[in-house]
Amino acid sequence: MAGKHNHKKIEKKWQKIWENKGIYKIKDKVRGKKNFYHLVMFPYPSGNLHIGDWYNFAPADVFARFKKMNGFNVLSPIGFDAFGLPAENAAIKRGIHPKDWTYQNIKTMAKQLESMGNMYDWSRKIITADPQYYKWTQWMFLQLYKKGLVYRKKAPANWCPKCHTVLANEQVIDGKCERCDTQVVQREIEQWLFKITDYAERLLKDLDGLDWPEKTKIMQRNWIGKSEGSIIKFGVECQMLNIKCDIEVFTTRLDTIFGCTYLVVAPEHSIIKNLESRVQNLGEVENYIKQAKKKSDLQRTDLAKEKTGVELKGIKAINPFSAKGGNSEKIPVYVADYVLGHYGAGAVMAVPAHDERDFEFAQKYNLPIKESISGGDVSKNAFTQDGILTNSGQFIGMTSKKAREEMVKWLKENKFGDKKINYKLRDWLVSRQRYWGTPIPIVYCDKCGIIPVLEKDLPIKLPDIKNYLPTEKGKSPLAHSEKFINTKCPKCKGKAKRETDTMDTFVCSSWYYLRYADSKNNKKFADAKKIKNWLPVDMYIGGAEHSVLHLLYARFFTKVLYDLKYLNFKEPFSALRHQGIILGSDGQKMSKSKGNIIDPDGLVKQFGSDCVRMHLCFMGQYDQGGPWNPTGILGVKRFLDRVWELATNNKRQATSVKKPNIERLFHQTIKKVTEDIEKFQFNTAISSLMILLNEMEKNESQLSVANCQLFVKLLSPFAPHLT
RNA sequence: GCCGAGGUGGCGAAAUUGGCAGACGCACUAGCUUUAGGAGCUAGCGCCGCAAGGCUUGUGGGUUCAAGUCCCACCCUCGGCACCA
Repeated sequence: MAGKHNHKKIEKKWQKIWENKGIYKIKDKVRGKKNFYHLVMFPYPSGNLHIGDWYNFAPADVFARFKKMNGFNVLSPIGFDAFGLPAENAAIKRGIHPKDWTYQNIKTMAKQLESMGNMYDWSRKIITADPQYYKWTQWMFLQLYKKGLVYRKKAPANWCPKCHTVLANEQVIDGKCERCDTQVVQREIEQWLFKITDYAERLLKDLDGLDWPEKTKIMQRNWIGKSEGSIIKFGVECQMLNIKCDIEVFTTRLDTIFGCTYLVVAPEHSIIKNLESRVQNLGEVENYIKQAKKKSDLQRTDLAKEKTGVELKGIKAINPFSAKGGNSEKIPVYVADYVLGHYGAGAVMAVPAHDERDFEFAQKYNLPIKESISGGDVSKNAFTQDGILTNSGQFIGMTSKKAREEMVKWLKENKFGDKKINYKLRDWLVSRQRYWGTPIPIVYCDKCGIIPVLEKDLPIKLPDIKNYLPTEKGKSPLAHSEKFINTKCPKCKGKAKRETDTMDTFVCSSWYYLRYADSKNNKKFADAKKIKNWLPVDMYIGGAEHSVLHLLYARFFTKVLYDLKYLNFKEPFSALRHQGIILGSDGQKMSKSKGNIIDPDGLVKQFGSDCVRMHLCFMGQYDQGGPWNPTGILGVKRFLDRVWELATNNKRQATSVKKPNIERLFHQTIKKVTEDIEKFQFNTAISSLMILLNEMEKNESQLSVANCQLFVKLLSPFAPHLT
C-alpha cells in the first residue's frame, strides 16, 4: 500500500467495491438499529452537476455517514426532479426534445453523482417524469379534487410572455419570471388552483415545533401573513336612493375609525358594477379602472410613489359609529389602485391621520385629516402607533388596545361587523400551458361537464409529440395532439376531451420524499408500513431558495394526506438545514456569461473526490457560502497526502506506546469532531483533525497502528475513499 | 419602508455562560532539500515601529477589574417581503 497517494485508483476501487457489495442498499428494518431518514433536495437535470450541487450533497453525505457510524440505519436516497420549465427551456434552446434532453442529462448526472462517493441507495432512484412516478402525482391531484381542494377559475394570472405560460405568485420575482427574468403580464385564463389557503392556519401553527432555521420559519410566517382585525359594514347612500347596500372593509385598526374621512375600493370591487347607474362620473371611473387593469403587478407597486384615484361621485358612505349616534356623517368613496382587490374585503376605510398611505392620498386630493388617536402631530405626518383615543365618542380616553376590543363588541351587538382574520397567502395556481409536465387528469364532457379521470385509468401518459413548443395563444402544446385530447367520458362513456394543461413541477416535488420509502410500488404511492418505517424525514438538506416554494407546498401535501388518513404525521421534514451559495472567485454569482463557473469534474480529476468533498466542508460555515478560493483546496490536498503517508507506513510498531498528550488529544478530537458534525460545523471538525495530525507527526516514533487506524476512522465521513 | 443574517489580518475563517483576539488553512518571506519544480521540510507572518513600546474585531458612546462577546445610537453589506389596510 505504501507509495504516493493515487486518488484516482483508490476512489474507483472503493466505489466499485461498494457497488458490488451493495452496502448502501438500505433495508427497511435492521435489528437493533434505529432508522434515520436523511434527504437532500433532489436536483433537476440541468445538464451537469454544478459545484453548488456538490456543496449541497457532499457535506450532507458527511452527515449521513456520521449518522451511520453512530449506529443508525441511514436511508439516503437520490432522484431527479425531471419535469418543468428549466429543463424544457434548455431543451428547446438546443432544439432537442425535452424528454431526450432530460434523460440524457440524468445519465450524465448519475455518473457524476457516483463519482462523489456518496452513500446513496440507488435502488430507490426516482425520476418524476417516469410514468410510474407521475401516475401517483396524478393520483394526488385526484385526492385533492375529491377533498374539494381543487378548483377551476378564470382570473387574471401571471403570464410570462417568453415561457408562454402562467406562473404561480411564488414564481414571480420583482414582477419578473423566476426562470427567464422576463416581465410578467396579467392575462385572463381558465386555470386550476389548489386551495392551500384552507390550510393557512395549520401551516402557520405547525412551524413552531420544527427544527428548522429560524429565518426560514419567519419567511414562511411572513408569506402566510396572518393578520387579525375586523370587518365593518359601511352603509351606502346614493341620490334617488332606493337601493340599500353596504361596503365592507377590513381593518386591523378599528380603534382609529372615528378618524375615517373616506372609503377606498379596489378597481375590481363589485360595488362599482352594482351601483353603475348611480355613479355620476361613470366615464371617468371606467377610464380609471381600465388604466389600472393595464398595469402589471409590478407597475402597480412601482408607481407606489404617486397614488392615484377617482371619487365615485353620487355615492356616499356612512360610518356606522356616527350613524348610531344620530348625526350620520356622509363620507366620499374613492376607487384607487393602491387598494388590492384580492386582499381583505377589497376595500378600506381611509384614516389619513393614522395611516401613511391614506395620509398621502388625502393630501393629494385635499381630503380632511381627522385625528382620533392622540400622540402625534397629524398635520405633518400620519401617527401610526397605538395611543389614547380622542375625538371618538363614547370610546374617548381608552387605549387603542382596549378600544379595539370594545369597538368589536359594539359592532357585533349592532350588527355592523365582526372580528376577522386575513391571510396574505393565496391559492396555488398549478396549471401550466406547457408540454413538459404531468398531464392534469381531468376530462371535459359536453354532457357531464368537468369530470376527473378514474384512478384505474392512471397514468394519463404524456404523449411523445414532435410539436412540443409553447404557443403564444396560451394553449398547451398538448392541444395539438388529436390522439391525446380525444377520449371517452369516464361517466357517460360519450365523447370527451382531455385537459391539455400540465401541472406545475412543484406538484411533483411536493410528495417525492414519500416515494423513496417504496419507490417501485405499483398499487400505492407507497406502502403504509414502509412510510411508517422511514417518515417523517429526520434531516432535510437543500437550498434556502426553496424557503417558501417547495417547502410550503410539501408541508401542504403532507397535511392533506394526513387528513385523508394516508399519513400519521403532520409535518414532512422534522429537521432542515440550508447550504450557502458558492460564488465565483470574483465574488459574483456563477454564470456562463461571466466565465466564472467552477467545474467540479475538473477538480475531482485533479484532486480526487475526497479532497473536493473535504474542501467544501472546510471552506467556512455551511449555511454561509461565499466566493470560491482557487488555491485553498491545496491545503486539504496536502493534509490528505500526509494522512496517507502516516497511515501506510508499514514500519509502525503494533504496540502502543502510551504517550499521554497524544491520547488526550485523541479524546478531545473525537469529542470535537462528533459535536461539530452534529451541529453542521464541518469546518471546525476538520481543523481539529488537522491539529491532531500535526501533533501525531511530531511524535511519529511513538505512534501505534491503532492510533493511525483510529485517525482514519475519524476522518472517514469526510474522506470515505482513503486507504 | 418592514423582516432576517452579517461586518474580525493580504484571503477563507476560529473564538460569544464576558477572561491571553486571530486556532486551522490559503497566500507571502527566509532557509534547507531536490536534476528540476507549481513537490517536501524548517522557521517567520495582525498593524505601526530599528527598538522599547503603542494600536487593533464596521463607527461613536456606555456598563465592567476585564468587552469581538452585554447595553444605547448610527453606518455599511447580503438575503427576503413589499401599497396586505
